Amino acid sequence: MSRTSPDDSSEEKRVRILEAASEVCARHGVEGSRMDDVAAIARVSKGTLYNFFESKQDLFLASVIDSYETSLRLFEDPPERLAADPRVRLDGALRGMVRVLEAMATRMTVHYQAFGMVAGDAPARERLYGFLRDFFAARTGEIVEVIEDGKGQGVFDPAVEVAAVSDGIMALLSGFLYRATFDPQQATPDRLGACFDELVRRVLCPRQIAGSGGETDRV
Amino acid sequence: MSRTSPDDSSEEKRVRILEAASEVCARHGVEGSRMDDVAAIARVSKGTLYNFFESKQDLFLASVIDSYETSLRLFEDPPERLAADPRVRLDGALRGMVRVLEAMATRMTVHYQAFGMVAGDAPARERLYGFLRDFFAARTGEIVEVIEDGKGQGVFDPAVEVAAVSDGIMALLSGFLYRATFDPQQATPDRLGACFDELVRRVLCPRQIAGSGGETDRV
Amino acid sequence: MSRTSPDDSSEEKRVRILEAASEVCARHGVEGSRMDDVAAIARVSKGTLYNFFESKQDLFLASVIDSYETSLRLFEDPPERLAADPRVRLDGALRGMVRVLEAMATRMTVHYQAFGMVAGDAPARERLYGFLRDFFAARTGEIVEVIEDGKGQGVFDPAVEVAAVSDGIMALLSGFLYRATFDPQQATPDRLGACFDELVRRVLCPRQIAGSGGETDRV
Amino acid sequence: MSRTSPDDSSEEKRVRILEAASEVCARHGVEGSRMDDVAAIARVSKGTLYNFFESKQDLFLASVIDSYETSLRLFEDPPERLAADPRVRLDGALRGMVRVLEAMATRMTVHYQAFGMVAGDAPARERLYGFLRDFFAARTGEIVEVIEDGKGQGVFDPAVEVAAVSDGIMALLSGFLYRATFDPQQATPDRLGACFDELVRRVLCPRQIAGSGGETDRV
DNA sequence: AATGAATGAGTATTCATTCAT
DNA sequence: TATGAATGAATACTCATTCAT
Repeated sequence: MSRTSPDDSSEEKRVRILEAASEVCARHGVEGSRMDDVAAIARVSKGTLYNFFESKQDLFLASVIDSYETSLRLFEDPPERLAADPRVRLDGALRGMVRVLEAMATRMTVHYQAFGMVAGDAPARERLYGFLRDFFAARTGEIVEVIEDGKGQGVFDPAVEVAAVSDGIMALLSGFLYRATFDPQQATPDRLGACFDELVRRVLCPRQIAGSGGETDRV
Repeated sequence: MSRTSPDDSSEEKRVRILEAASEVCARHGVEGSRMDDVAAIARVSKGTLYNFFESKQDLFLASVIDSYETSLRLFEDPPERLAADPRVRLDGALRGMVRVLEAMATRMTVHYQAFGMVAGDAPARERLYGFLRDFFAARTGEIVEVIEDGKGQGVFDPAVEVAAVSDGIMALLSGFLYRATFDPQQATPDRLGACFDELVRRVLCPRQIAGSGGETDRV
Repeated sequence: MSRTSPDDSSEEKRVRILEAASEVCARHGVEGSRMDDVAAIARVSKGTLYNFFESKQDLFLASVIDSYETSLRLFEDPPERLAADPRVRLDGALRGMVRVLEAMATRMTVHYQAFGMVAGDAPARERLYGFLRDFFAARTGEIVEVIEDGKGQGVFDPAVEVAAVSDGIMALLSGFLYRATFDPQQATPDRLGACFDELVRRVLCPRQIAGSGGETDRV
Repeated sequence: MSRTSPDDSSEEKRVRILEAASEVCARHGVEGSRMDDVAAIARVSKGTLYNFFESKQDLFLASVIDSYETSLRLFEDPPERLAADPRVRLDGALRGMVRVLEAMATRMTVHYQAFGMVAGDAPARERLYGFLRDFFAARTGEIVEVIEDGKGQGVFDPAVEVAAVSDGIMALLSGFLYRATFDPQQATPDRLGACFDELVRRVLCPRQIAGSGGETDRV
């Protein structure tokens, strides 16, 4: 392939390789994935793989982390993020999570395999675990902020345990992603949405329910 | 005939092998686990491994499923299960789940690797997925039953969406198990307990809250 | 099995084992034959195999040699052997060989594998080769004797090269056995018979031909 | 790209591997041959073995068939093949066969082991058997043609059974090859030559003998 | 003698990685 | 930089053989 062809820049290749790794891994598992297959699907030679990534583990780990970062954009895109009303912002965040479930459910097997990849390799493990911890801390922090905001503005019940609710929201997403891996009939985006609805209605905004006459009257 | 010495019966050997597999897998990942190591740790020969299990995949899959079944006992043991009061029974179930988190958190990497093991093998995948589906369906069914019971007896809010709550409880456990894998400082049994408390207090029994604080009027 | 059951004497077992070995070897080749299979087919335990034969090689070599000895009886049975007329005796021997082709054609793969079995084992090789040399020397000697007899009695052409003819007769049988292994349509008993007929008619007894057709002047 | 150094082209390597396989097999038998040894003798790595041949069976089978094809050249080389006189052409063919015996006698153990290799593998068996059938059919056809020619030209006895003679010639060669494997003292090229002489003198050209006055004088 | 569970040496095969071109 | 043939370390699995019962 000509090196200057517009769809064959170094970055294009890198992306093709990462996608190929993810595809092969989803089909055969990390252990069953061969570098030859990745190279073939990415339309590069095996040697080129090693120009971009140090090793097989490096490649597949990058592929997993890359897909987390992709999922991140699903959280961030919504314009609700900028809304002043915490209810609207929280709703935006929760709907972002439902979209994450939609988008990622079929790719979770790849994520889960990362744990095996780093099991025998402490530095790599710390790299992956650190990434995941940061990822969860950041997402949780965003939710905490919105809820605190809502409590401050009087739109969320002030008696709410912020930590329990924010932990719970993240856990609901992770839990649905887990179950969706093997039981996509049960762990659907709709049902995650139903959980979030119940959470908002009964935990954060119980007075609305109490009123049960409409969502209009609140302090 | 198998020897009858108490620590070397066929069943004892099988257990030793499964535990050895789990131990080695936790340390090195499935891919990094060598059958020789499993044999050495289980104090049997490599040949004996293959008398009990068809293949490496078969062994490690059995090991994962076996640990699920072990965790099942943590759900089932509590005597609250037989209590008449649905609040007590639910409390027992939720505390069982917290114990599951406690017991399994360090072993989840092994579970997650099962998804990689079966990725390229449809029959094995269906076996694992079927097991997990059944497992979740059974646990969810138990929770649904308690909540329905509580609604019938008037101790749980009749407006509760049973499906959303039971889905949510299972997802909370799975989600905490996931996060505990890489962030055991944050995903602690205590914080899962706090989530469950909030759930019970605010979703299932809002009147108690109302009584103890503010919202007097509920359906 | 009871040790005294009439069909389970030591000798019966030995025969069953040899036959089982031959059967398994014909189906899977020596390398592909497992002692377990031989034991199962012979209806004895694996341990018993080792009471009768030192090793796998020992068993399969015994099985090959045993089948040569079985074939020997096909040479020896015919009553023509005792006839006074060398033509009748030779005819008997040749028809015996045709029967050997008939009986052994499907079992030659087993014989040929003996060469592989002993390839890396000089003592075993010498044992097998010695057996085969003796076998061929004995059969050839019998033929030489008949032909010399016939020449002496004036029923075979005295100009015949006895060594060439006796070598040739044995080689014809071996050659047909070889070809019959992979081409049983062509290397049939009938066609070996035709070769022998031609040999007898034209080499040993040319006068009969002469009388019956063209070449009048011969000694 | 393969290197262009004269002794390391891809084809050179292939030949070296086949020869190494044949050598190792002759020494240890197929079962006793280790791929490591073949690789070492061929001066390539074990991986390269598998770039050229699918499996151990595939390699050794190719080696056997290759040596048949090598032997074929011994049949074909002689210029007598083009001679007009069928006696000369037949003589050329028969002397070619004697050369085959000379060249192949020590390699037959390798050939015979091919039957074991394919015993448990129907497709491979059909491949080998098909090759051998074709080989024999072709060689036999060539002999038939010469004899028919000779009969037509009146140099061979018209009463000769062509099929019996051509079958017999091939069988004589195979039979000598067989016996030479374990009894090279007896099954010598000279004695095969003697068989062929007798065959030509007494079966194909009896008149020449008769006409020339007796068994004493021949060209 | 017979059994068959246990053993572990032995080996075909794979595939990540390298490097000459 | 890209290539892909060559490498060889690594390992799952087999199966002849043993021996406690």
